Amino acid sequence: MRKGGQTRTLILNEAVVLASRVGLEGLSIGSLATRLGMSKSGLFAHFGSKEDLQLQTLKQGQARFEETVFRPALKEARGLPRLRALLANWFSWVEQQSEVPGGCLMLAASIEYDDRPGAVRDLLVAGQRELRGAIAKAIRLAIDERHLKPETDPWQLTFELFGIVLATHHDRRLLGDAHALDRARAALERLIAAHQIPAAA
Amino acid sequence: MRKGGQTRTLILNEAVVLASRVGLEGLSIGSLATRLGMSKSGLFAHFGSKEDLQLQTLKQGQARFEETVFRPALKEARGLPRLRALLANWFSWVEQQSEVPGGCLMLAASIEYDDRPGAVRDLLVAGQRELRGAIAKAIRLAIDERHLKPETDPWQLTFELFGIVLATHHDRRLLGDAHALDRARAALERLIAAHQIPAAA
DNA sequence: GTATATAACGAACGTTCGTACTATTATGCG
DNA sequence: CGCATAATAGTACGAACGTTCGTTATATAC
Repeated sequence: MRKGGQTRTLILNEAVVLASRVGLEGLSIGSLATRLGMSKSGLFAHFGSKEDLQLQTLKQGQARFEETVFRPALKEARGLPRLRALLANWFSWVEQQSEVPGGCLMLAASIEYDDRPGAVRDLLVAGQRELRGAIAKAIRLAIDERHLKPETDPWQLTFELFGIVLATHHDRRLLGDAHALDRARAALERLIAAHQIPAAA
Repeated sequence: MRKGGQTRTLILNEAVVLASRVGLEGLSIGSLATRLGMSKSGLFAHFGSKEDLQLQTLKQGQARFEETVFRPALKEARGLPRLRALLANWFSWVEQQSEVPGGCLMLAASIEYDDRPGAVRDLLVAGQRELRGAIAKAIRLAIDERHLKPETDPWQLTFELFGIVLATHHDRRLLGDAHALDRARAALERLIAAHQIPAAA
């Protein structure tokens, strides 16, 4: 019972790594088992089906994102500091995912499943909606704190911030552009400056 | 001789559609053949290998992008009009690719191959570099025409424009957000306004 | 109109896929 | 320690994968 749980976690950790490289669909039970030094059937027994394995793997990836990017940002003061921390953590996440092979699992899966209906896609969409909502909320708090102009549209700003992250991930990974992060930070600063209330108070 | 060429084109057109949905790696010769009502071996004979099929398919996709987004924009006056046309066509492309299943083949492949070395990746990177270069060039022309401020960084602006497109594609496809295009246009206008030289001349 | 080159076919190769069922080993509790 | 149960291994399956083969049908060229 306890042993099973811990190897299950071991499997899922490796599954996240592998799926980042070959996609959730390309993730095969056989190669995952080989990589872990266990039998295909032994591994399979932990999950009833491939779809379940995909779901659990995605959940694991989402949880790690949450821990790395989100939870730490909540310690910062609400408003602009928290929003900045969020983006900084997010940039770190992209950078970290760029060093390891495969990139961000959620971004890869978003493209892979963007028109493959099913439980995986549903989970993906739910996670994405949660993320967007959280960012928009942070923006709204920054407006309340009078850090950002009241006419700021939280969803529009969220959209533009997300675009910066996507472009960074893309440039960093496909093009191997080492300056992508600098570009991202510059874009972020310009974006914040455009919506910020001047410091005169 | 001539017959071979035209069925080859037929195959590639279908391959672009199919690969957009399942990825270039997920594209299987068997299902492609079935879909075209021909035999696996007959289809395979047109390409020496699966990798060749993937390459030709990607080239076909790139060519179509070029025709749809790029060439028409060259008719516009150099400077801001041409840059605007470029982005407008690009938005149309994303919108068009969002209605058809699968989305943009190049974006999907970018994620799929971002760390799978090989000829496919090389072709992808080359296409991406060409695209970036062309956008940056259009921006540079807009600076020369005194439509944009001389301190504008063409590569930085290209990066941010690309981010808008990526976010649009993402929101449109994964989230099915019908307002993504409005958000994109708003972001574009804000971005241009920030770099534009006031119309007073 | 016939010869020849090209295009398409059907079958089979060996491998890998996900899944099912059974047997064996390891673990945890009384 | 012994036993129940959980965890892993083993084996087999049908299907699909990319690829190769030899053959047939079709289109081009003389």
